[in-house]
Amino acid sequence: MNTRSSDRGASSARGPAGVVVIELSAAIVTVTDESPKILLVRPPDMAPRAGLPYGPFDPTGHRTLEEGLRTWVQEQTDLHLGYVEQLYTFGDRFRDPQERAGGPRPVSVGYLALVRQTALKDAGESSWGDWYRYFPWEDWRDGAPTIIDSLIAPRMAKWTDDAKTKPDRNRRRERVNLAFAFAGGSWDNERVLDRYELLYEAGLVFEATLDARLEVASDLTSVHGHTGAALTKDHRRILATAMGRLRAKIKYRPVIFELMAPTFTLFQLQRAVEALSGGRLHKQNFRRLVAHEGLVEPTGHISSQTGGRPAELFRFRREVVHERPAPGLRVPVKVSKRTG
Amino acid sequence: MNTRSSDRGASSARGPAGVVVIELSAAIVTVTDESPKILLVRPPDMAPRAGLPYGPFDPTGHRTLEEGLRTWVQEQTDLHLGYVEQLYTFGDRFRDPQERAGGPRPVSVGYLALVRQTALKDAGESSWGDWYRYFPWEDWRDGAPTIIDSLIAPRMAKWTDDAKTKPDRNRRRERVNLAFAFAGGSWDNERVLDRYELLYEAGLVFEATLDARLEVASDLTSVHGHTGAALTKDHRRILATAMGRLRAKIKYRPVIFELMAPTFTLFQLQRAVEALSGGRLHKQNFRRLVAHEGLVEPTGHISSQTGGRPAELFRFRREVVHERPAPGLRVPVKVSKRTG
DNA sequence: GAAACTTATACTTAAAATGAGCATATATAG
DNA sequence: CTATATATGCTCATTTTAAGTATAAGTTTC
Repeated sequence: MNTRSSDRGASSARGPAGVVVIELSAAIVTVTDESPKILLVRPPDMAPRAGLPYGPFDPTGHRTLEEGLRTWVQEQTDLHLGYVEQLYTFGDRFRDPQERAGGPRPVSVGYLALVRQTALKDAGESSWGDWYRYFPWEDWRDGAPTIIDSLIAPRMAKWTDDAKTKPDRNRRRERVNLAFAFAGGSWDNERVLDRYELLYEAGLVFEATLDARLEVASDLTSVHGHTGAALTKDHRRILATAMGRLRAKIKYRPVIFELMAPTFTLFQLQRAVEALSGGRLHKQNFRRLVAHEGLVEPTGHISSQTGGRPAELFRFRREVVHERPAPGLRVPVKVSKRTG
Repeated sequence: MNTRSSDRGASSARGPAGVVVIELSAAIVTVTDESPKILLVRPPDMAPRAGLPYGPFDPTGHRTLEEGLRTWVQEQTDLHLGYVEQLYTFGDRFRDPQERAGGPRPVSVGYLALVRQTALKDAGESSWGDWYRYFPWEDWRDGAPTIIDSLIAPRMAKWTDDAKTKPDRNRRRERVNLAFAFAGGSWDNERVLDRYELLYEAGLVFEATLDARLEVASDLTSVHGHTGAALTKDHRRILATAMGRLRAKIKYRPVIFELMAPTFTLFQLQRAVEALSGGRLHKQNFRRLVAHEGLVEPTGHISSQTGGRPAELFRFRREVVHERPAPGLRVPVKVSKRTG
């Protein structure tokens, strides 16, 4: 106890210690009318799967972590980032298969960045993809995704039963029920990471087959075609973190406007929120909410691109951040009850 | 553009890269009836100031970052951590003076940990201190802290004026007004980090004098005795992050119960929330809220330690996490208006 | 042991926010 | 003109919230 100077392996408490390489990765999000998109870079050379833009942190060249990230993104995608927010730092052993092959221990700092759709241009090696391609079970806009009842529920039930001890089984059941709202609970659209991690641990997503710690049963490889597209390294995990964070954040900070054009109709705004949240909103109440929170102000101009009655164009009211402590779209996301 | 293989200094995009040492630091929080406390370790040997428990991440010994942290804390403080949550990863250049002296570039991953007051025991080199000792301007339980009007307001106004360009001045004014609620806004008790960073940039906290990038005017050193106690390295910044995160989190997750004894009176619960939030709550409404959210259930037992009418003892209802999406104490923290 | 004080808890009331929907306006497509 | 799409104003019942009043049941003081 209190052996501050004790040695553990190669490192002593505050002396020289193990050395690692830090990767900076960015989930860069934009949104077109109906679809939230993330920027992916083509697999370089050997790598089989696409991934997020990333690069190593350079302690001599980069003044801050965030500056390092901005530099890499600019170099790799020719994109200048506006809003950037740090998400999480991952450092689990053996989630990157290259590590087993003698590679260095990767520690990756994930970031969320938001850019307007005007910035949307597929530069050479990068392209935009709908984020639900990687998380099909997260899109509840047209009701409960069928994959949940048809595939996820039974497989997760089996995984729960497979636990060796009874307390272990109970823990698994608890986690599964909470994350997927199986036991009568309600779907929490922010628990994106919880759900991905469960699917990973149960071997239901492709990346799990590369994890040295997991034994993925061979009959599970057939499901990987249905549980979304895989990304390189732990990039799908970072993306899950980004989705959860963004879904939470739009409720109490006006970040949604980082994704909108300078002027927009209220319905466009609603569609953007729905795209990110993965659920539907009550139209009349949404506009009342937006107006009442003072988040937008009318421009006086009219859009006739609506396909129906023309809509008034609004702009973001920047002053709102001074008026209320947590200005955001505290939207009650309607998520139609799962069938069954 | 798209020069993925371009060299920047010593590192190329995905080749060998700069190497850093990762520090794992923990803000370990507990709460006694009226005071939120954090665990500090005595300055070891040369270091002049106390700091949080920390140690380097060992990529060969530690399976995950969090496991590394738990190991170091256990070794240094003999404390077993329950609830642990990652906060943020800091990597700014020159915030640690040792770096100028040729030391390695520090990257520190900060954590928040919660322990019950029963775990409260001063082990040899570690001790518990009220967190408002380091942030006197954050405690609004007895009204607005006088230091805000007497010292912070005028000094921050001066700092704002000192900006060289007009847009810079505007940016500073905006940040200051938002963080300290000067321009009629309301005090947001979660913006702890924003406020600390502003005081730091303005040279009003001691740590700023050690920053190679800042020129702290000599007349400012006299204020450092009033702007809270300093900690080593960037540990006060990590603590600020922890405070802000915890104040936010009690509103939508039942983390407060990580700090309570197994049974407690509703007033004890209220005092704990007030201690963390730095404001007062309406007693009758608080108990209605807690009951209505289903966060607690009566035990049937009575506490006679109240000093008045005996109170019923309650316990945390764990089932609540299954019943509602974001169970927490969505408390409206009363923060008496600043005088003037 | 009565008065003063402390804390606990039940209940009231007005205002505000919320959830769901009806009704009407103004476009386009055919 | 009709059908259909979106836009927008408004109602209404319900719930939530903020801020009390009122009363209960102990301890402390003298």
